[in-house]
Amino acid sequence: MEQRLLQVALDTPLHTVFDYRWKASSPDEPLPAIGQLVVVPFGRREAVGVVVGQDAQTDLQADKIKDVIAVRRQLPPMSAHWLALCGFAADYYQRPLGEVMLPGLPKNLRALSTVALDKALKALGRFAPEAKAKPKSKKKPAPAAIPDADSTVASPAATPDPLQLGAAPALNPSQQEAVEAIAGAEGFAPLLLYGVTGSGKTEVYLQAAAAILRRAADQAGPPHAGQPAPAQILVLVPEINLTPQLEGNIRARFPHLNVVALHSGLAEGERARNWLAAHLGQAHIVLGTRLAILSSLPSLKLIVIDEEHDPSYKQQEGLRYSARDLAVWRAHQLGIPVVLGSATPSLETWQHAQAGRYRRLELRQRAALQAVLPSVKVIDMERDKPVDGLTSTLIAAVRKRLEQGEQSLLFLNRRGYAPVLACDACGWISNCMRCDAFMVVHRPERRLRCHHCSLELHIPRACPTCGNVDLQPLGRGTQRVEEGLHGIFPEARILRIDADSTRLKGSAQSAFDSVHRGEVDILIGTQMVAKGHDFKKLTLVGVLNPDTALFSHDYRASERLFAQLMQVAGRAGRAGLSADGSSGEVLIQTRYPHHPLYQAVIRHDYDGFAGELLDERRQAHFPPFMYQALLRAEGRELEIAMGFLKEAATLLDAPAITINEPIPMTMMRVANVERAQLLIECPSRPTLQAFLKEWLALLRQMKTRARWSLEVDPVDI
DNA sequence: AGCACGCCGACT
DNA sequence: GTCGGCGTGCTC
Repeated sequence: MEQRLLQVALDTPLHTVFDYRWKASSPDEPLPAIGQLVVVPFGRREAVGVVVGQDAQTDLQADKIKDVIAVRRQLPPMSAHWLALCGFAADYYQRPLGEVMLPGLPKNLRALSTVALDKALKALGRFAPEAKAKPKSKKKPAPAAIPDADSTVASPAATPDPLQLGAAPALNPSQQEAVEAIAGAEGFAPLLLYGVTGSGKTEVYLQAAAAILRRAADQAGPPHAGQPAPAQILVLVPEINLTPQLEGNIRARFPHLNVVALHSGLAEGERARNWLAAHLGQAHIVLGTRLAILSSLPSLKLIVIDEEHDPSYKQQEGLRYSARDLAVWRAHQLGIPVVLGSATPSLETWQHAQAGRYRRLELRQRAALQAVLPSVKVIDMERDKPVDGLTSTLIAAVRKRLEQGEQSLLFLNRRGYAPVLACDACGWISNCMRCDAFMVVHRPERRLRCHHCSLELHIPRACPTCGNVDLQPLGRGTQRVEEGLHGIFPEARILRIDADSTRLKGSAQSAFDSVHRGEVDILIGTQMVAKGHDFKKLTLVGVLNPDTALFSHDYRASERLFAQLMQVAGRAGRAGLSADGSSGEVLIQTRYPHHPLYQAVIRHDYDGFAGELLDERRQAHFPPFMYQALLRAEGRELEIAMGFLKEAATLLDAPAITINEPIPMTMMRVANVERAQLLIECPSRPTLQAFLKEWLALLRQMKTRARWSLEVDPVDI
């Protein structure tokens, strides 16, 4: 009976793959394919892994090697492209292969029981073949990269439009040009779709997708039942909240296509079904958040990354990947187009476009009839002193919208009631006892909450140090502004949307729905409301307190603030002119009305602002003109972390690599752990990669009490 | 990372 | 006498 050694990737932090012995249970049973999921014993437990090699060689003693327990034959193996993608990500981010491959799979696929998996397969019209299926040929196991069963595309043979993509709305000339550039691209083609908010980027994505699907269907010949999708399109959005609106639009436009969502908000059953629909090639369009970039898409022909500049594309824990960068790699590997859409592209992408590596497609006008860009003005808070956080100019503007029956959005990127509670008498302030941070006042819950470690306390009745009962909340968050608004506009319907008001599952969606239905006059929210939503009756946007970001030590803060302001401004006047014939209006309350950043926002001048930032970055040797990696360390005492980093800094030096001084982190203490970090820089990405590989091998041999991790291309330094 | 083993302090 | 603290060591 045949017996072979398989290399299996498992979800462990160990930087290796593991050898297992596979024995055929019958002379007919084929060797598990590379990419197949298997169940193996691991230590004292069992785990699901991915077969990544079939070598007969091993350095291990035979008695150390255990047997494969089961092979998930009901599942086609992962494709060579997917394996290559994971291999690249593991190498690039310096993580073990299994840690890239397995956490991205739905839990139901990693479970030791196949009940949920078989149920999901059955729901998709595939039956678990384990017991009954006979291999078609003794010699040749099916390659199974392309699945063979699919019920969703079944349609009468040889209609002129097999996918029934239907009629498309008319495009303006620049949209048309963009669609043709995307759909007509040959081979790998990175395209920046640079379009102001409301310029109809989504319509460009949809029509380009339709053109690519239609062409693939034509090439595939007359469709027949049991045929997989002729092409698959992956559309990434930054936030889960944005998927329902876009999913609705796509389904309405393409009722005959199989459209599935992939994000962390799905229930496990649905997640497994949707993931499998993608993996089996049944789904035509996969709409997802960053995690969808690691999904299996055997017929992928186009990737769209909407709002490509959005920081949410960077995973901030575990494997710290950039979904945008992996998307570009995937497109390159497959030789397909990738569309990066934004009104305020990241400087990385903008620089690629300037250098001609990415093709720039531009949409200058808003798409809706009569809709023009909103007029942006600053309100000088030194002259117009705010009461309850609102200047008289902004209050008057909100009142006007109320009278006109239109909606206003007030944007304040600070949740809670007040960022700190203070005692006037003795100077006590509400510091978190576990972190170097203030505890934020949350009035509705009557609690103090640390936004870093989630510690919660009751609001003290009196000062813990001097007993003074008159404690003052300082500053204001969305809850306090909401309270003030009720006082100023008692008759208005006011809704707050932030992470606190939308904790319950589905509550964010119902809040957005009620805004869409016109049941809200004044909306107050954090960046959750700034992104993507198309509120037809919203004509005024007020920005309450953006100044803090102007003087941040983070060199990316101004890039982010500019993008955020442009994005929230873009919520105003999307559907057309206001009742009084004016365009959408944006009012920014600031103490620095002449600051170049606000002046650029007023002119809607991304090009000019980005050009200046790029010049600064070039001179300062910052990204995108420099590549970085960050070694973080933490320990019970700061010296443990710092000692580790100091030693790490001396382990290896290499030409063109700059190893900076280890520094304690700004938020040094979080949840009673002290942190420090060390920045590595290099103008060449391959040189940095080579250095990191060698350096990490040395770091892993170090004996240290510090917990540490490395981040490649860090965004928060 | 899990998950064990292992050797010292305060509880039913 | 045991529960449990987290140090150390292993996973094919």
